[in-house]
Amino acid sequence: MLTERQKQILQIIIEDYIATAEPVGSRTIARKHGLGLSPATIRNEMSDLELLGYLEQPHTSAGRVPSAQAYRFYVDSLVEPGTLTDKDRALIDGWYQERKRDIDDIFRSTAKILSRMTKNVSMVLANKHSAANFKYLKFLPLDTGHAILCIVTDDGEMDNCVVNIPLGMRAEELDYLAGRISRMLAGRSMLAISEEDLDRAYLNVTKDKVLLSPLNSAIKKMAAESAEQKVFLGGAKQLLSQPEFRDVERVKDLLGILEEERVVKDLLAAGTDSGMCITIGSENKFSGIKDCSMVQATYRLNGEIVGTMAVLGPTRMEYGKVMAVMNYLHKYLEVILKNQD
Amino acid sequence: MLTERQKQILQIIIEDYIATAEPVGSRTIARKHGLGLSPATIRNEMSDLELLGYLEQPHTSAGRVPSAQAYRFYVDSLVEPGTLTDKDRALIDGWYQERKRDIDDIFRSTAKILSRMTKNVSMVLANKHSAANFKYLKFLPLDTGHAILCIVTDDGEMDNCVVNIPLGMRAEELDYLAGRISRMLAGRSMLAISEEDLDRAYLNVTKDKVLLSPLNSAIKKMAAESAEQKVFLGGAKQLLSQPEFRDVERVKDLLGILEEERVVKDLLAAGTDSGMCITIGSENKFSGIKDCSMVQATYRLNGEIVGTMAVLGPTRMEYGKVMAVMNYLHKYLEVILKNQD
DNA sequence: TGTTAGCACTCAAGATAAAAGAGTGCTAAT
DNA sequence: ATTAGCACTCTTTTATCTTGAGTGCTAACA
Repeated sequence: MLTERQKQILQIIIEDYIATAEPVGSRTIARKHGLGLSPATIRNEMSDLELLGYLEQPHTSAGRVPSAQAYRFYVDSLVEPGTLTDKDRALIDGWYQERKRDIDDIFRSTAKILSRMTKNVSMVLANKHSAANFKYLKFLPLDTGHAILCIVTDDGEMDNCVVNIPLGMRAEELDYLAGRISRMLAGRSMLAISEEDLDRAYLNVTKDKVLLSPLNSAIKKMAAESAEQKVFLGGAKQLLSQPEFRDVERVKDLLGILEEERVVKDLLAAGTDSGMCITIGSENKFSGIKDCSMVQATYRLNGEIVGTMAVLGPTRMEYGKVMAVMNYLHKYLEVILKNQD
Repeated sequence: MLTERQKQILQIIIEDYIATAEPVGSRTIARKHGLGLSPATIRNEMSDLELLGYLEQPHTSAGRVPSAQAYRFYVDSLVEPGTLTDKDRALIDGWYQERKRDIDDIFRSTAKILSRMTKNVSMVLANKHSAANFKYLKFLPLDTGHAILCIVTDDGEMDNCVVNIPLGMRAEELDYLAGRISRMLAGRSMLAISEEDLDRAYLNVTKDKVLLSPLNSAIKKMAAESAEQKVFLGGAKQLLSQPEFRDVERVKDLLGILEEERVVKDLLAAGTDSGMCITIGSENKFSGIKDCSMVQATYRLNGEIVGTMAVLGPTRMEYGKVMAVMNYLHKYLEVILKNQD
């Protein structure tokens, strides 16, 4: 267990290092912060803290650097979320207004804001209406031989695709077919409509199998699409200003991860429990970001998870600031999403 | 005018520099390529070429490096498009198969392939069905107070959005309204439907203005969406392997451009004339890429431009290879897009 | 017993100098 | 016109020295 003074010193070291990216020496601590202790005393404490695993020395004659363990302790016990200045808020509000046409724009803006405010990479994952239920389907005639199949879900979303219509089938027949099938599938979760269900519903209405297969694949495609997640990224550029990414090799590792959408989804899927979730250094899943930290928050609408946002950067991250920004965006998103609906 | 031998030497220098990224010396040329000339002779020629503006010397005792002018000459007169190996083709085919669900996936794949094959940044711009004509609109009932407005265009695409329905309006009325308006607007280009057109069509049917405004904004939104261009990027990672991007500052400039979708669109919009278009160094529009080259090709469907693909990298680019890859992808895309339709 | 001053020690980073290496330009010979 | 030879230039590399920040330890002090 750390003494109060050790905690104080540890906090000073961490925050100084976060601010400067330079190893922190006993002198600096004594000078900058009015602890009323001499460098020698502080040195002793630092020595203890190193023994306890909270500090590391790049080499004998350098100051100390916080270990992953230190950051973990910091985010768990030391850091307070911080609060945004009015200027920051105004900035965020402005960016959100800038371009706001549809829901995608909002996520895009969120990613952009997140990266700009935190000077790190941001990732925003949007779950597309995952729990939608089938409401009805309808055919919109296009020309002889083609129609647009529309499937409407009870949350007011819809998907569509073009299907081939057997020659000679009339609009009324299609309407009849659509109506009957709709009634049989109504209320079912899109994800839960199996091939057999559809077969049964279809064959119940007509013995003519000709439309069954395209209908089936259309529903499958739509179900898949509705389960689809979209990823928005931002701020790879900001990252390059961070001293830890002066070395191109490290940037490469990171970009390698960010460019694989699959990997990003995987990364964000991990921490979808509630609240804010911080993973530090080797706690991370992928080796390319073993010396990075990630702060992640999920946002919900009516209790249901609609997405996740995260900031990824060096372990030397302004955790307080990041959390503050995320909190703010979080509230923002909830309001916007609620109104959108 | 350059002599045949000067051209030969210039070509050797350019291709050697493209391959090695090191200034090329007279020795190297004499040794590697059986020109039957001594280094001294080659030196004289190089001296002339420098005077003519084709070569540059980083410093007195270094070899020579091609100038922008040299690259220009190279792509205009010297380079032959090159041809892909069977292995490359197999690779490309494989990547295209990998994930091919909808048209977006195909563009995404194209960007990915382009960047992987050329080890440079790739950009793919997809114009969304720009010349679509209005076919009809239809309301799909949702619940009391809401319906989904569907607008179908004659190329079989459709868009939809939710609109508020005045309380008490019945489905039959909506159908009637939709039918009448549809007939009046049918065949019009989506982009050309002005507010007044809609007003006129609408007021012709009913004096009750209550649905006019949402209808209007819906059509506007859809028209805007259908004119929208999508950008797909790939391969920022590859770029970091290039020696010219060892320096993080240069990467920053480039990423700054790539992260602004607006800028990318602007960049790609410039060269939408036919065929392959190469811009070298300071020929480029934005200062962030003044020492980069861009190879760009537009692809068409039935004579109409559906998009553009481009490769962006250091001026020291494998132009021949890039052109070969693009040619291949170009053909690929045309076939796929034709079948998609 | 906790704190502090003093001092020797360590190690990275910066500065300076010398050596190596690659390539050129010029001249004179072929 | 071509080429061999050679002096010259300038970067790159290597080695050596110096500087400075910071530690760890010991002994004195409250």
